[in-house]
Amino acid sequence: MAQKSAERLIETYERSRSPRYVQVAATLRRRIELGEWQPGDKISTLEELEAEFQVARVTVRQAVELLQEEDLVVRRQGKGTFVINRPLDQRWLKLETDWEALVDSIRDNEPHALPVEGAPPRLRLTSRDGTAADEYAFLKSLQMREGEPYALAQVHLAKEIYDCHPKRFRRRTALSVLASLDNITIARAHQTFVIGAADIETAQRLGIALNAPTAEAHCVVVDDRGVAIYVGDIIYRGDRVKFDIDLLNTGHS
Amino acid sequence: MAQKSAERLIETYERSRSPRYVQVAATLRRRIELGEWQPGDKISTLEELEAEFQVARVTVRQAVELLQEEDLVVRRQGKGTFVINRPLDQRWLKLETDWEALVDSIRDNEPHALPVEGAPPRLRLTSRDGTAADEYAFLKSLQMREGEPYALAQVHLAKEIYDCHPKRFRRRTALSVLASLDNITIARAHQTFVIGAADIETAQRLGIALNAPTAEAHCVVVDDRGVAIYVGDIIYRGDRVKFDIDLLNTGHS
DNA sequence: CTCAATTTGTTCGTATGTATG
DNA sequence: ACATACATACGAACAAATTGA
Repeated sequence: MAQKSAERLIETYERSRSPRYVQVAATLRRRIELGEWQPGDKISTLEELEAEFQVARVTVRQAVELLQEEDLVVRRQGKGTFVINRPLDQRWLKLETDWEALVDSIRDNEPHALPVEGAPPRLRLTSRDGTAADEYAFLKSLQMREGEPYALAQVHLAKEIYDCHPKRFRRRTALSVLASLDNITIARAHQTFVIGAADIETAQRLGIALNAPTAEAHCVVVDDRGVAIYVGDIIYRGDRVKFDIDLLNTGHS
Repeated sequence: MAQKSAERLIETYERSRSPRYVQVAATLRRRIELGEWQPGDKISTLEELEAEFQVARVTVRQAVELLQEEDLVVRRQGKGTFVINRPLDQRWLKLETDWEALVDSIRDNEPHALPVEGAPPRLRLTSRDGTAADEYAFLKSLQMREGEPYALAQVHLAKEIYDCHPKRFRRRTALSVLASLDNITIARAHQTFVIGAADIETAQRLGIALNAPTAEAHCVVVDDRGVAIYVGDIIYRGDRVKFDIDLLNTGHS
């Protein structure tokens, strides 16, 4: 609890251009999320917060006000501020790290196809990813769950494959359709993830803030001829995803 | 290029509490990073940006000013604004998803041990993770690379193991020491990742903004008795990490 | 050379938000 | 609650540099 307060907090605030009270509020919110302060608990007094965060009293007050608007706390004059709710952990989306599990996890997804306006973005392929197909179909869709969009998918799919089953590819996730095709042999599949920031379209589609953190997946599937038959960019809401990785398991594999 | 501009951009701005010009600047910066605008290119005129982002002229100007301060662009009256530099991709830290590669990647790391002030945080263990050891040593360290801190590690290590080799555990990463011990059998290792936000200490230690995006790893190592001998929380700078996952590889390996 | 169009630079006024003491 | 200072955001008007007709 008594984390020794460091001296130059101001520098830390100024590395962000968000208002201070927003930064403070985010930190308090996290403490409630993590259960450091549980429902029913009294949080630190304004004076303690003032000292800890090295900001003026009014500024912490503004921060606490934000939490109150979110129904996370109630403030009682003369008594203190109390936690009433804990925001639920909404990291319900597990990102998979092997092919079987990945295909399995998206088998029943129903993507919401989006119209493609303008020219599709150019293909991002490195030399390691195999050779490009002659022509690609470009698909764009919104991935939904519990009525909420959680990812924006932009997929290049080898046109000859797409043209065999255009309807299936529009109705289901491209990867799961690919995996179900018998006449296709998948030799390699590779995926990279980075933490990114939502651009305008992503922010609007996913209903998050411009530049809010995202998990950006770049996935390439190569067939037995060495051709990249699938090149997908999938942008997930950063606050909805979770990786779960078995590094080692000698027991039951 | 001619992305159809949506109507209610204001809502998107207001989901974030960052100033608008900062949000716009971040978007422009990304375009340069991604190479949409290359060094030498002229970027959109203030008027175009004004229309695209639906903000006042002065506001886009402030955004462009930010980029100029970062030496990414030069502005020339009557001509336009030109890209002069492309920020280098600094995602040099690959996060591994299997035990061998993980241990290998941190073998030569030299963590910078930090003093532990106050009581260590309580252990986070789920039932799946095995049983807790009787007692743990708590270690805290800063992971460095190229003279820059990239992660803050907080590790609970079974005390009986720590006590056998306290010096080695202080000098090297705990995981790589663990992997090198012959009298220890590691039965399972499990890791979860979520995208988080830097708290005060993390922000200060890593030199990033308060609430800047991070990758939070939670790693549990269980020995052959089912005891969680290592429970580590490692918080990485979000802008320095990259996952690289082979989902499927029928070729070699 | 002049003129007009384009594009960034500058300034004003006003309103609201942020932060301090 | 108040007074003060500074930041953010808007719209509008005008100035200055560049370009090409």
